[in-house]
Amino acid sequence: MITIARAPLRREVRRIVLDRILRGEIPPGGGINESELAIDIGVSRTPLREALLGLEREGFLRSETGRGFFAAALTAEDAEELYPILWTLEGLALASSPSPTPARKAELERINADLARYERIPERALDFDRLWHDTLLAACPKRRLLAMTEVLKDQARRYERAYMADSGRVFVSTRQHEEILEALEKDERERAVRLLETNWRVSLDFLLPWLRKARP
Amino acid sequence: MITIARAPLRREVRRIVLDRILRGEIPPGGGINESELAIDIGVSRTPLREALLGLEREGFLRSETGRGFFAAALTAEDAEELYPILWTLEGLALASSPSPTPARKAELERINADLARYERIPERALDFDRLWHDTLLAACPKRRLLAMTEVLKDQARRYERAYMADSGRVFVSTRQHEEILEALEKDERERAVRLLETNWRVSLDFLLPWLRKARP
DNA sequence: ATTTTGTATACTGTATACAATATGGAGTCG
DNA sequence: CGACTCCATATTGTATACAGTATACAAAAT
Repeated sequence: MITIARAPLRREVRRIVLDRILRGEIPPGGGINESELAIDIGVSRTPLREALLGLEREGFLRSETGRGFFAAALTAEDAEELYPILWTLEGLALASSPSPTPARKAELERINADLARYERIPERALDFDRLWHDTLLAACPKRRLLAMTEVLKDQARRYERAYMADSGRVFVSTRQHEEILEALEKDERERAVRLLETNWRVSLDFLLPWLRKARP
Repeated sequence: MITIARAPLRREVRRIVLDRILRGEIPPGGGINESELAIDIGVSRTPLREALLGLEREGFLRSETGRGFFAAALTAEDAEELYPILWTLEGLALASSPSPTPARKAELERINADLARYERIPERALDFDRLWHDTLLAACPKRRLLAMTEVLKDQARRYERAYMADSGRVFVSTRQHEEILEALEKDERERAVRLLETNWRVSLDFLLPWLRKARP
């Protein structure tokens, strides 16, 4: 017997709204009109609100009683929290993962090559960077941990997208990815974890001065 | 002008439902009847569902489309994920905290004394243990990190409560708390973080054999 | 006796309705 | 001209209504 998994609307609605947040269509600090957005998406306010509350718990949105939902602001203080949590948990996930198979290594190299190729196109580069990190942990058996890191990576992505859009600069980490793979190849798990941390830390070091300057 | 912060119902409802989950009134695996529970609490299904969805995202509940919400099961696999995440993030929070003031140290010692006094009464002991950990991080400026650790501590508490209720045993960590404080007093932050990890690891080591035996 | 099928009921997921508060603008006063 | 008050409107938070699916039970068939 096959099980047909019906999906609740809130899941698809969440995807759509998160996508708009990540793309900056709903800009940091921007408010959300529930009725309008519900009509736009084509559902009622009920599943929309369910999705919005989920995104609030995940940190993409804020809400004030009676005033509704806003996209969370991008601040230096928040980034200084977010990134260490992210590299710590991704490090934990990497430490809990089996050594990558040859097939996985090849996949990671291929993605990294794509990343190098598209490093001029910010949105594309972010896609491949994200894909590389997800693939690195694809064999990690800890589902809950993976879910947490994925949410955090989406949040980091929002910062990086905004930075790139605003400054026109792109920071690319193909070299760091190579080093992480090399460390894993030599079974130097600890070093790989440290390099992964460095990878994120470099991004944060770009972001912080920008965040401190841009927002008074 | 003062701002009076109205609270949405979902917040209070969440508190009530979480309390029932933590106390085991809604047992692991136990299903939730929305209409019934809504009437019982005295609100409509709307804010109740908002609270339930939040508790699902936090990991206390599961849901299946069309079948509603269940309290998450307690499993060895889940505990093996939960505890490392918890000690890692609490360690990060401790590392980000200023050294405890004399007043704070006194407070921690007082709580630890209460813990020792009530170590025979599981529910009470868990309350004080939780309070001690929260107080340890009370000065940590990273709000988001604190919010995450608090959710995780509530989940650990559900495991520990179930263990104590089932086995009649209580594992008490007053001595470990003292050691952590001593390390902090000597400004040995790293050692304090390691001891904090050990503290949680001891609990996990009690839980795992029990979880593996109890659930086939 | 046990399995299968049909049907009534219960419950979830979503839409809509309603009440209360926040927002914005016109008019008024300083 | 700017600040303030009052009112109309918009929008949120909550309750209720509705549709469709899952569950439980009874009757029929093997």
